Amino acid sequence: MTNTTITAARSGVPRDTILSGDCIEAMRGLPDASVDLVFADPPYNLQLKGTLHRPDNSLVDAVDDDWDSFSSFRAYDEFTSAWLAEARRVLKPNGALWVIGSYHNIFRVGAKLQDAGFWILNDVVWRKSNPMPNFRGKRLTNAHETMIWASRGEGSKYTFNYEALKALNEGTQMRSDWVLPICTGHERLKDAEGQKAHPTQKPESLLYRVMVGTTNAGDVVLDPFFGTGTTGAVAKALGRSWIGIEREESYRKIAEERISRVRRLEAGALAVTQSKRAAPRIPFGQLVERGLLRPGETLTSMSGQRAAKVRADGTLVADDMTGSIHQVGAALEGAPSCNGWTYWHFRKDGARVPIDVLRQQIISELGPRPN
Amino acid sequence: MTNTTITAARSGVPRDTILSGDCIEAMRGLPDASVDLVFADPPYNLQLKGTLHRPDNSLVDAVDDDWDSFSSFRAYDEFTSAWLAEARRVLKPNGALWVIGSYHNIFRVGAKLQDAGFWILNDVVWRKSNPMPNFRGKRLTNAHETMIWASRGEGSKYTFNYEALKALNEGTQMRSDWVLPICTGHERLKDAEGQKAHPTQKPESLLYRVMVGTTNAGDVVLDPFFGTGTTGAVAKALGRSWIGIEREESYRKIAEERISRVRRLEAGALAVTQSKRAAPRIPFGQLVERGLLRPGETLTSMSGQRAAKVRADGTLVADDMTGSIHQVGAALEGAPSCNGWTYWHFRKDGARVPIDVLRQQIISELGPRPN
DNA sequence: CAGCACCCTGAATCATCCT
DNA sequence: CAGGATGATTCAGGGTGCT
Repeated sequence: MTNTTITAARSGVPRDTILSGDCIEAMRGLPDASVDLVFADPPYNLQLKGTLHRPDNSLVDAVDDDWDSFSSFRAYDEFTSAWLAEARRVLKPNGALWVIGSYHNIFRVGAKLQDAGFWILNDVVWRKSNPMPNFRGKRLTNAHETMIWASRGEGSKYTFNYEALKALNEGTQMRSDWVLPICTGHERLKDAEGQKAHPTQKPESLLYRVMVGTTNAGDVVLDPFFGTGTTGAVAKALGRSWIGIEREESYRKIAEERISRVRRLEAGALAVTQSKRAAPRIPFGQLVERGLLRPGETLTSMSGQRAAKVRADGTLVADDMTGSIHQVGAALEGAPSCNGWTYWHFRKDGARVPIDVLRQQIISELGPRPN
Repeated sequence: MTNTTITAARSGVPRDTILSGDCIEAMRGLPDASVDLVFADPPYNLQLKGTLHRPDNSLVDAVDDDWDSFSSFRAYDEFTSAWLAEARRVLKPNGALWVIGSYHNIFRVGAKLQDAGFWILNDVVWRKSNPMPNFRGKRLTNAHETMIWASRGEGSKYTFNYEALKALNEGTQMRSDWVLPICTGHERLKDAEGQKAHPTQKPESLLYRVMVGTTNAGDVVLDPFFGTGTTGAVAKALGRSWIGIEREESYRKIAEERISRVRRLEAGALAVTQSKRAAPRIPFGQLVERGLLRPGETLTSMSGQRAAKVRADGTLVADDMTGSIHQVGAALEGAPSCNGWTYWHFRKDGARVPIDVLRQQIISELGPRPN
């Protein structure tokens, strides 16, 4: 234990402190049924092989730390079951668990936590507004991570602050997909050399939403993979008690220093600062996918003089050129640019109608809150 | 098999038909390595009476078991492993699998498909633009489902139409989160009583994106949980072959009728933006042979800072090194690699132009290639 | 100080063909 | 089958520094 350990005599559980060492062993030192929430960001077991360069030839700084390396799926599963069992033991009967992961590990973790008796309440998708692209064009941009929210057992009376989350979401029910930026800028902790202090630091906004939604003030939150202490920082700000477990001394030091700088937020200051909503971008291809226009259908220009055919991937063909609705429109007109939405028309009930009305239709179906 | 069965004698795999019966047994009747893509929407209700089979094809008597989570999860896992094993057997070496599910089952399915040797390429979130709200306010609105895209094995050369998906998304990389509406309105099939014909009918837009992105025209797509045939309908429209397996006769009838009404899109509309990788290779030396560049001519780097001279054999000389356009570019930049086609420029009418335009000129002179 | 151009970076299972 | 050569490939956002 670190020198900041303060043990609450009444419950027997340490509070607001970082325990050092392996997470399973450290949890063994905690009493049964002493924690309200576990937030866990376990190693993802990424299984990366070679190196990866960006198209500009710069090197991608990959997660190659020893703590993320497991010899096999079986070894990872055993590790997962072990820490989940301890987490479940230290949870109060009405406690709950959050775990975050990617496709590399989250399916295994989800299955194991079901096996352990946890009861899944939701899976929540963290949709990153600014993910790293796929540089080689071999897969989809991996633009999200998955969190699982589960109560200790099927009958648990878990905490869910429905109204608080609804307020955070501007008055409508909070959904299972959360759009939040990754952790960058001043929030991203740096080491003495100015490099990122931890390879996988999570944004505070994510933990903020978790704790506002599924804990009460005064609750004890345990993070068995504490890292640089995002969980502790947000817990302190929100008036929750926290316990962190971290093996690496360098991370513990950074986390302690970080949390010591945090001040508790006033109750009224909470429900603010959510990401601003941008107008939804509707790609033309979506009109084709959704059957509003058919591949092979002919579009005509505003004047009616030009024509193009829609292809299956949402590009247009006219004469010998193909491209987006904007590119083909601009080329046909010899213009530097062209707003294809208003330029191109389709036939509807005998009339020629700009394709923009179809876009407006989709936007209106999305409702007032596209986020 | 249904009366519409048409067996392609050459390949031994039936095409464009619905097979009746249990999906595992029906797949056993298909030859090895005969299918390009499996799209599966398996049941996730753990209390399926009589649908669960062990790998030895014996029935799992799950309903008589006590309903502790362990026994039912295990039964579901055995069922999952059994159909995944058959799906993997019938897939071609470079084939791929899509599975869709919710938090009730997707973690178990994901873990089992990794265990079976499938290699996850992406998990994709179908974010519903119009989900059902959570009426009791006890959880988050369950606003998404999860799909897993996996190749048959780690080394598989899976199909990914990067450029087509990028075009569908109007020029930026397709991400792993797809916003699409649920299946409603005219698309939603009704039975004789006007009730929805199938409880979990998927939108065609979802299958459209899957097939445009990860199959080619002419591919064989197998759906072992065919239901009312969304996979078949989209496959037919997009010029893919399809095989459905469905045990319920009522669903089979609806699906057959539905698919018979679908018309295949014309070939020109099916065309999709091609990647550069599909273009023929032109050796740099050909530019010299054809007189598009002269031996002795000077090329300059993108920035204009570096220069090299063309030699008669299509190599470059700069400083004291010679080599290909790529090798010399990489060496001069100290980069791990370099695309010489876009790096090197020549003078044309006073302007600096990348040598890639000369290659494009040759490619276009070659005319359209037979596919 | 505003505006702009440029640089840097993020949990990444990121190539294929020919000899 | 190993090894070498070719050549395809990125988005959003924050920081920095210049005009």
